[in-house]
Amino acid sequence: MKHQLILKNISRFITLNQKEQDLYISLLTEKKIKKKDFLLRKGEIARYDYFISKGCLKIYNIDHKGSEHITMFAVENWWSGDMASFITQQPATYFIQALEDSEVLQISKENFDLLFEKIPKFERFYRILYQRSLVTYIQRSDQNISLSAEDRYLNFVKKYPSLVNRVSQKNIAAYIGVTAEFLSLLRKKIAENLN
Amino acid sequence: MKHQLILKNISRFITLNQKEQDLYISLLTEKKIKKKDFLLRKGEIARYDYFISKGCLKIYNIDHKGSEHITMFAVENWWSGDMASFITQQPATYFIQALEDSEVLQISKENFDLLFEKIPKFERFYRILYQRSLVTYIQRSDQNISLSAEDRYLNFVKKYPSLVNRVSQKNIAAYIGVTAEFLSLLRKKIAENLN
DNA sequence: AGAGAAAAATAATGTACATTAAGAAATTAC
DNA sequence: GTAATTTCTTAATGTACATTATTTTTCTCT
Repeated sequence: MKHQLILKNISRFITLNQKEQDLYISLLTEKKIKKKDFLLRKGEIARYDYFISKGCLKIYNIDHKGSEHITMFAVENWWSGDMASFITQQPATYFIQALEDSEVLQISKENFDLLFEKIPKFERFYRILYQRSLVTYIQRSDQNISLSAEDRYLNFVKKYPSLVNRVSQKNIAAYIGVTAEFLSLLRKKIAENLN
Repeated sequence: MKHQLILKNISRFITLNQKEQDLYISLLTEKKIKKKDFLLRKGEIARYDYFISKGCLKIYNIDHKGSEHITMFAVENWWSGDMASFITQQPATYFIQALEDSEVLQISKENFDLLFEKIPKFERFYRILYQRSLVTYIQRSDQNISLSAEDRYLNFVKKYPSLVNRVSQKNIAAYIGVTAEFLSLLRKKIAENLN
């Protein structure tokens, strides 16, 4: 079944009966996206929030100097979107781009609002989902300020081992907040110290 | 009335009738705390989540080198706590300390869980509160990685003008992620450039 | 009000990282 | 399947910030 993964994801926090499941699924649309294509570009209004069924995407912004900073990598079973733009319907500050051919389930802002009316249980689902995301972002925000680039890289490897060989070093560098050149140097140093 | 502020805060997102208001208030306890005292120390279990009725506190951690990093300043009408520890009931990674004599309303973990059972509307309140916090933390996390210390300071001044003269430069430095010495230098440079 | 403590300013030196540039290796595309 | 593009490596030089130390200013306490 096509919606197995998303329903299982939701069942972590709330229980839906068959009718609720059907209603929920009717609010979603599927979308396939080719590697390098964009789900969203800076300046556009984020009309959708996404659940990744397959593939890998990055959500990033470009600073005033033209450097790319990756906020998160989104893989199967993750939620993603430009939350600020989606909620406020103001222009996005982020790009969302596929790193592999990917498949997502998207919910429009209208249907998102409708969802809470029709199935109030989803307030609870998102309350818990956001609570957990907050813990992650608070930690990451602290780490970005208190750890050296080397420690941020080692943390990344420890926390997301499967991503290390799935996304390019250039992208990992943009995630941990260093240049690709410096990350290359760090990796050499780390490899040498292991001998 | 003592609970005016918190009720008004909650009414931003949900409407409570008199009975619900009374029930909610019965789940809270008041606490006064002197300047420099702690609501929570690293290693303790966070038994409470806090609403600040009066005063100013900081939530911070100490890194492996002994440096202090401030996650947030909490003033009147703000919510605060070590969310990870409060939710999971595992040892806290943060300290919460009063920067002024302060008054808080606290809710215990047991009452927090009870709240959602008794008044499910609170799922919605926290869903929206967390959603908004997430937007803030995602932005801050990006800024910590992409902006220079000078820009982070200028952003702080712009975003929290009332805090600039309320908390010490040492604390502002610990919030934006630089040493007090370097912030002092930045301020001098900024002041010179204004002439 | 005056002593002691903490915060802030200034300055010298050190280091983690950026920038620039060039070549080698890997991927992509026709 | 080879050219073109992108990624990765290496190295030289530059800069934003840390560290340490000293002095001055402000705050705290009795």
